[in-house]
Amino acid sequence: MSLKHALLGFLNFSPFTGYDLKKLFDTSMQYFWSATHTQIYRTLNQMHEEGLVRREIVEQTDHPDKKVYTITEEGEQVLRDWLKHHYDLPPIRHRLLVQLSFANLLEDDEIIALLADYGDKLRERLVQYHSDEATALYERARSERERFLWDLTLKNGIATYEAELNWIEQAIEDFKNLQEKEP
Amino acid sequence: MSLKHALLGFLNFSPFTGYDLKKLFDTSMQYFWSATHTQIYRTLNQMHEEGLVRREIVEQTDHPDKKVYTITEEGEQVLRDWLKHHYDLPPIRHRLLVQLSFANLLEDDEIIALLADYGDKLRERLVQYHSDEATALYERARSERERFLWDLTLKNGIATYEAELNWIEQAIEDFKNLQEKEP
DNA sequence: CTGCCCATGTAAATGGTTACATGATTGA
DNA sequence: TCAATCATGTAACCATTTACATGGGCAG
Repeated sequence: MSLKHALLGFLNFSPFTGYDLKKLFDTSMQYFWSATHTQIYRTLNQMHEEGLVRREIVEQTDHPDKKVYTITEEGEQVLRDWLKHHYDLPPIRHRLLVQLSFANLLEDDEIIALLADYGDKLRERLVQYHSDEATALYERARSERERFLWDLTLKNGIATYEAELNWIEQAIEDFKNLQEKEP
Repeated sequence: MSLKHALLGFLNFSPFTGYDLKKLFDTSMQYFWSATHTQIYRTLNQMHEEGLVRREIVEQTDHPDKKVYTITEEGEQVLRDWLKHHYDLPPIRHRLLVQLSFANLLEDDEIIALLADYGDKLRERLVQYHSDEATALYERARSERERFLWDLTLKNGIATYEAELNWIEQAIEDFKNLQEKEP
C-alpha cells in the first residue's frame, strides 16, 4: 500500500492531523494519488498500532479536539526503505480503451463523440496542470533539489496527457478519413 | 464496473466459458484491463442472475464439465448503452510519482537507480507493444473499421509509454546536470 | 513422474468509495 | 440564515488480490 507511505512522507515534514493530511492529498498529491478522509483516518489508526506514528490529542475550545500525528523513528525507517523500492509499471485501467475494443457496435457519430469528449477532458486537465495553483505548490520546496523532484511529478502528468491528446486528435482525423474511404 | 461490460463485449462475439474469457483477457485485453479468474467467475454468476447471459452446462468425458455463457438480448442492450457512456479521465495511481515527491530523503544514486529502473521497465513494455504477439491480435478483426479501432488501443499504449520514456530520460539527464552544479 | 493444461470454485484479506453522523465557529 | 470550515468518525458496500482446493488428461 502506498497510502501509508505517502502519509509517512508528509509526516516526515512536520506533524499533522488527519484533516490536514486530507487537504495535503487534495492539493499537492491530487493528480497522482487520491484518498478519502475515511481511508486516511483508518490508515492513521493502523499506523499508530504498528508504531509508525505517535498520537497526541490536542484539546481545543472553539473547535473539536484534534489528534496530531508525529512520525516515529520506526516510521522514518519504513519510509526510507519504501522510497528505495523498485515497483513494476502501474497497472492500467483505461475504460475508454475497453470501449474502443468493442466500439464496432456503435455508429460513426457515436464513436466520434466518445473520442471528442475524451479529448475535451484531456484539454481541461492540461489547463489545470499549467495553472498557477499547480505551480504554486513547489514554492514551498526547501531546496533546488526538492523543487526539481516536485517539478518532475508535474511534468510526468503533462507529458502523458499531451501524448494522449495527440493520440486522440490523430485518431479522430484518421477515423474521418476512413469514413470517406468507405461510405 | 467495466469488467461486466468487457465480458459482455467478448460474449457478443461468440459464446465462451469463464476459462476462455480469462484467456481472452490475458491476451487481447492485458494491457489496459486485467482480471483474475476469481473475479471473472464471480461476475459471470452475477450477470447470470441479472439475466444478461444464458448459461449452458456442457458435459465432457475427458475434462471437467464446463459452463458456456451466451449473451442475452438484455445483455446486448446493456452493452450498447455502456459503450456510449462518456467517462471521466481514469484516476491515476502512480507510485513512482509518490516516491519522487519524497525522494529528497534519498541519496543521489538511489534516485538515479529509481528512475533508471523505471526507464528499463518502460523499454521492456514498449518491446511487448511492438511484438508480433501484440499485432497478431487484430488479424482476427472482421472489418477494416474494427481493425482500426483495435489498432487505436495499441497506439494509445505506445504513445503514453513513449512519452513517459522521454520524460524519464530527460529527468535523468537534468538530474545529473543538477548534481554537477551543486556538488 | 513431474508439471502443465483444462475448468471451476471458496475464503480471506486488502483497498477504496459512499452514505450517514455530529457539532461548534465564521463569514457572506 | 445559509453555507463553509474545522475535525472526527462508523457502517456498508464494492472491487481486487492472494491463497487454498480439486481432479483428470497429456506430453516430455
